[in-house]
Amino acid sequence: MEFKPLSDSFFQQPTITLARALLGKLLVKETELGTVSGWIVETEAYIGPEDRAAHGFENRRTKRTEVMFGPPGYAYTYVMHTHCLINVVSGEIGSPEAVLIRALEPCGGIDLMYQRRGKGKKELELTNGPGKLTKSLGIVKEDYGRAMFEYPLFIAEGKEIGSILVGPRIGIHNSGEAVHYPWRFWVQDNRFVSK
DNA sequence: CGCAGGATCCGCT
DNA sequence: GCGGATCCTGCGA
Repeated sequence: MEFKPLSDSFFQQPTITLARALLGKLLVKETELGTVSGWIVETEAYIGPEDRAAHGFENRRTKRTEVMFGPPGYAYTYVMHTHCLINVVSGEIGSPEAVLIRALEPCGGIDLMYQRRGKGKKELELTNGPGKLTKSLGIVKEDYGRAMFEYPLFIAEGKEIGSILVGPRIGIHNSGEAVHYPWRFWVQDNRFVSK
C-alpha cells in the first residue's frame, strides 16, 4: 500500500477542530522494516495556557515542551514510564497546544505490528492505547520534532467514520478543574478505542 | 545532585 | 480493581 501525506495546511485549524478532524485519518510510519499504518479512532486535545493537564500549562517552556510553541503539524513525542506517546502539535505559533493520539484501528503492516508487540498479543491489543500504538508503528522519542506532513512519519487521508463521541480525558486525575474538560474524542462503536 | 511525579501497560487477585 | 515496573523530566538545594 502506498500513502501520500496531507499538506501542512491541514494542521492549521484550532486544536479542538483538529482533534476531531484527525479521527478517521491515517497515521503512517515507514522504517527499514516496512510501513505500518492505522486509522485514528481516538484523540485528546491539550491546550497549554489554560489547561492544567497539559505539559505547556501556563506557557511552561522547557526543552521538552519547546516543539509545541512552534508551528502546527510537527510531532511531540515524550516518554511516559516505559512507553513513548505521540502528539501532533497544533494551534498558533507561540501557544503550546497539541493533540494526543490515543488509539488506532490497524490498516497496513499488521505482521510487523505483531512482531513489535510480541507474538502472543491479540489484534485488539496492537493499537488500543497510546503506548501500544507507538510500539506497533515503531514511533520513538527520536521522532520528536519531525514534520508530520512528510515521509517517513505522517498523516494521510483516511476513510469515512460514523458519529464522534466526546468526553473527559483519561489518566489526568491530578489536574484540578481540567479533569472535566470534554476534550477527548472517539469514533462511536469502534472496538479499538482505549476505554 | 537528588528526588518526586507522571497524558501507561501488564499481570495478578 | 490494584500495584509494581521503570525511566525521563523538571525543579529545588
